[in-house]
Amino acid sequence: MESLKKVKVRFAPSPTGSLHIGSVRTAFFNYLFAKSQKGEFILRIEDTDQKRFVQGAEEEILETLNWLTLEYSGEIVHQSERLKIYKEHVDLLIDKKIAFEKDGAVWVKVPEDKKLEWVDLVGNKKISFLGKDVDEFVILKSDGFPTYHLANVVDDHLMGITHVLRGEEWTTSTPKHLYLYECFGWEAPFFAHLPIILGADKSKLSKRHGAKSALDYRSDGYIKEGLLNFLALLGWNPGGDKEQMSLEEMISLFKIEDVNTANSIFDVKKLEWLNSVWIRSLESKDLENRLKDFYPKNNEVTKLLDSSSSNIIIKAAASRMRVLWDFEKLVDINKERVFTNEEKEIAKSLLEFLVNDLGDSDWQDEKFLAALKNFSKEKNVPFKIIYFLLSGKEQGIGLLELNQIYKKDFFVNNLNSE
RNA sequence: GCCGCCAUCGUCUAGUGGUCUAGGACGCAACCUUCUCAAGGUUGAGAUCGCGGGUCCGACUCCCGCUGGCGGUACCA
Repeated sequence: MESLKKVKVRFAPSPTGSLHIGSVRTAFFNYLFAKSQKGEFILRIEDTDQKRFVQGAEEEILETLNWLTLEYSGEIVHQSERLKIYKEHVDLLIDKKIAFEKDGAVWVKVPEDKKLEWVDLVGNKKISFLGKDVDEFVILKSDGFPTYHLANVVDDHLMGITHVLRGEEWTTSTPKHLYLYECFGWEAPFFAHLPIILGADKSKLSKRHGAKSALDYRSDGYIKEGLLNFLALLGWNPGGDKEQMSLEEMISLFKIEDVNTANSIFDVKKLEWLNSVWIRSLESKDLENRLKDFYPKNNEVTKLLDSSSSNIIIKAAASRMRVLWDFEKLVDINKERVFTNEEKEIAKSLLEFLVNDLGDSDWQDEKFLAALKNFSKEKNVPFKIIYFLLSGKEQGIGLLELNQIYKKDFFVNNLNSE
């Protein structure tokens, strides 16, 4: 890379809906690249399509970046406020006879024999197009707004963008952009076209085929570390066997030449796993705060988190969660189903056994466990059944934790219930 | 159709001519551990590196062709 210019990249979403996972990945790679190069990462809102404008979309974009802590620098640029600038540049091209008017719009046609090529940073390979294969395109729409092609080039140049990292769906537009740079007499930035993230059906992840927005993943109980880590691994690999990486580690390891060329499929299972790894990695106080943010007005959960037992619960739950929603299920003390007659019989004898063995006061962990083992052995009752009768659940956090949190009465109640 | 990109276990990938009878991770299976379930540990199944030609003493790695997949083909981005 010849230039010593400070790296400056941008994330340029259009406010046409919520940010889906593919866009977030693009934003993230731009961020990683900028940070790893000690460069700048800025945000530009490409609101040049009035028809597709969605109220609140920009707020959601900001909310997403904020959640994932992908901080941009400087002011947000809105293309809709720069119409005059685009118009001036369009006029420039008209004067040069490069652009022409037709049907109320301004168009550009790349000369048939014009060769447009660049070395793409992803895969470090040369990509070239011939003018004859580049469709005639609009740069200024009849409503006075520029198209992406024009606004994008003008802004990237004016804002001093050095590297354009964008999805591979843009590679067929790049010759158009290159041509515009040339016509304006500007030096083009470096281009890196990121491979596309595909859904399970192997087609591009998009809203219409049910792709969730990044914020949907937040409400599904994924934490930012898990999602970011997973996204990074889709299409990038630092080279070794390392999987779990913090944001700082990713920044220090990130190299654009390590980005893969092939598309990848979004595997929720691996996301879940990585999320669970991250949940387990959090300090329990940190996890507690995440849970409080996640369940802001859920009385049951909030009460538990504010209680003196919260630390016990969180430690017990941490290794059993894949997403934050799992916490609710784990600590839910409502019985899952009514006992069968046979189970009632066992429950009754278990209660007698325990009361006889442990007395009426609170049950001490050691003795409690010993008693359960004895009962299991003497009556030949599998521990699985004992766990179920005592906790009211097929599975969940340990009986000793339950004993610490809810005390004896909780078990007595369960064993007595109809 | 045309143009472009891509091609290693089901999935994410390591691999840059010999160390690969292809390594790791997710998922799956079994076992160990164990108060249930997780977590943790061990093991296993799973890829003749899409196919066919080259180049080379030697190809997963380089070249060509084919096939397949994906993307683009809007006064959307």
